[in-house]
Amino acid sequence: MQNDRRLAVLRAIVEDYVSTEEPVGSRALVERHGLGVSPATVRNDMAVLEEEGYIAQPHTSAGRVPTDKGYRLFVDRLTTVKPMSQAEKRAIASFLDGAVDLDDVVQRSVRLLSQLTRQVAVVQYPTLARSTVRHVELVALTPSRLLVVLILSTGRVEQRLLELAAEVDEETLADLRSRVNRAAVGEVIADAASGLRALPGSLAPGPTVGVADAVVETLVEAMSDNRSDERIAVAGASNLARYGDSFDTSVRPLLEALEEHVVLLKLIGEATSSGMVTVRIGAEGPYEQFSSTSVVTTGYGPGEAALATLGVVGPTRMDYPGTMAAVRAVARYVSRMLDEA
Amino acid sequence: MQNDRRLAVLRAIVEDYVSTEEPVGSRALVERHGLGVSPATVRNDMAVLEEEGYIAQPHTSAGRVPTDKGYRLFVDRLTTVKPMSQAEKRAIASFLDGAVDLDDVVQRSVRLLSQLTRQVAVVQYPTLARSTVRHVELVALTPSRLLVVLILSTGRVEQRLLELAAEVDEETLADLRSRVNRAAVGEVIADAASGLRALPGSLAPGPTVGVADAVVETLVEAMSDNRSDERIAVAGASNLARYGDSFDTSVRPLLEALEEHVVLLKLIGEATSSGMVTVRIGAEGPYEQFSSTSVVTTGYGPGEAALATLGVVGPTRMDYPGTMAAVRAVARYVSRMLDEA
DNA sequence: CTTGGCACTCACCGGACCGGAGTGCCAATG
DNA sequence: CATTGGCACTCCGGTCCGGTGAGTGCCAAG
Repeated sequence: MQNDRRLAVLRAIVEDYVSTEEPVGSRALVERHGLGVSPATVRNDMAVLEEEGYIAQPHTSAGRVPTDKGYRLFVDRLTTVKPMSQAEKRAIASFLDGAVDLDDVVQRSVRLLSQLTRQVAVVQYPTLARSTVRHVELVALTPSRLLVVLILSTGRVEQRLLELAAEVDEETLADLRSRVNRAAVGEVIADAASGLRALPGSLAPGPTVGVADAVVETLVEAMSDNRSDERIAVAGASNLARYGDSFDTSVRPLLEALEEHVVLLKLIGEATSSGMVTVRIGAEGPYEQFSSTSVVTTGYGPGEAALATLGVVGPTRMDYPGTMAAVRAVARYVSRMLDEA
Repeated sequence: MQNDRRLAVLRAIVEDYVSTEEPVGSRALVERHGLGVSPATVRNDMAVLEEEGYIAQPHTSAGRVPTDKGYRLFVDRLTTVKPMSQAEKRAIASFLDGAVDLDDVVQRSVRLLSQLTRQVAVVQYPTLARSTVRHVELVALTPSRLLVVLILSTGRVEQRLLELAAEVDEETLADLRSRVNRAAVGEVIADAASGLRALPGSLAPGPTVGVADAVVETLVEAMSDNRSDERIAVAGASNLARYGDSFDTSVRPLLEALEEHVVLLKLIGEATSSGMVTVRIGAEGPYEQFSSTSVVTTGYGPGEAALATLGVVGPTRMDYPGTMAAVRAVARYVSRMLDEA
């Protein structure tokens, strides 16, 4: 009973603070929300909530502000996910529909997400790790120079130039090409790599083995090349300008961190499970620069496997239900697009 | 005489204001710089300079601040380019040396430039327009599916999948491949395109013409695909945080413009000539958002042709000699790298 | 043309003051 | 025993001085 009302008070405080950005007092609380009790009662509840660490006051005789712990409780127990409206869904779909390739999908998603949430959006490019091999092509530019092309299910294309020690004729090359494709196509790249490694050993001894060795090595290297893993797109940095207060002290390091993709990747990468939206609030993570921000992320990718992560970074004082809904919706649409493609 | 001194006064005002960021008065001026005259004399000069529009005072009885016109004169006539120090040159070289491909060169350059100038750096990816064709490869994935690969002198690789109406055998393909390469390799892409268009007509009539037509069309389309023209890299946005004053009114629109690559491209693209460093000061350009910033740019590219543009965006109150030197130095090193590659 | 002197103008800083919002506590009440 | 009205208290934020100092413009003299 009392407990229920206390939670209601906490929820009201969070909602009010998020929308007004000002510490919220007992009077305003009972007026704006329909709690049928007097300000004094609310004050008592607030005293308890403060003692338990869910809210705090910036200074004596000011209203209350939610703490990280308060937001955490709000997100975990008080949030009811509000589905996107039909119009919003259509907007998302039409915004993403025009995409022509993988890069374009990522670019559009990140812009869309930043506009929907009015915050900084981050989208990680699909990881190689979970993608499958669609096709391998070997082209002899000259008898001793090979162009090795690796096409993946995500639409990514990796290519390598390979100098051979010996010359190779078109026939052995065709044979090798079909063997390689048989070993790799359709496999997740981890499996494809091990399958390929076994291939040279299965050949009849001879000069071809050396060529196969080189090709396999190149392919495996291209597969495990994680430069492309680490690519991310960021948009909406200008929304940081709405951090009216504490500008140089708080926005500056954030901007730096956003350009420093390495940190950002770690931050984003922590959310592993697909489907679930995860929320990291304030100082819950180890990253100094993000101690006054929250990060809302989810995995995405075709099928139920999460190829990569996407999400938004914003002030702890953010509209969690709305943001979570937007992140989830965009992730779903992008996943669907990757599925079809 | 008087005129000479007046220019010296202007230069001193610019230099002082750039380093202190505060309106500079007559007393401070004679002390800090070795002008051998009294404050009163300087005041007279300042009165003239103000009348002519080179300086202004924020409010009565405050020091003077250079106007856009003042900076313009400073840049055009008072600036002595200070060459980079030996150590700086080494730093630039070693920073860029590790680059593995075109993307990497651009990424490294933009970071380097933002660090050298402590401002926002912008680097445009090399335009296709001026690059030459290095190699064209045609691969028959199946008898009726062709992979068309276009390799350009800048290192960029474009590839297209082509579905043929009819099947094509390896022999005609080899013939077509060599004809295409003979027509295109070594040419600037504009010339290559026209050369290629003439090719199908020169063939003996037959089914091959259709294939040649399709291949040529694909290649020309890939060459004129200007999506890659429009790519740019930006770094150092966090340096905007040092715009201490007028934050929400001035930084916000700037951040938005930086993400809006289209505007940025136009801004940057105005500098066409290679070798020369061009400076656009304050409201000299048509872009509202950049009316309180200056843009220092120069073209770069292998040889003397300017493939693309690179530069920095910063407050009108910036260290012009230093910035111009840095921009020029980076452009030279990048050009040299593209030359070698 | 330069220079020293002088009156004048403001922006800036610190202190005093006040109104208002909000709290904590207490006694009364159903 | 939870709830409520009342009341004294705190403290932030805005406003209104007055003093200070940097800087200017002007003028008369060298």
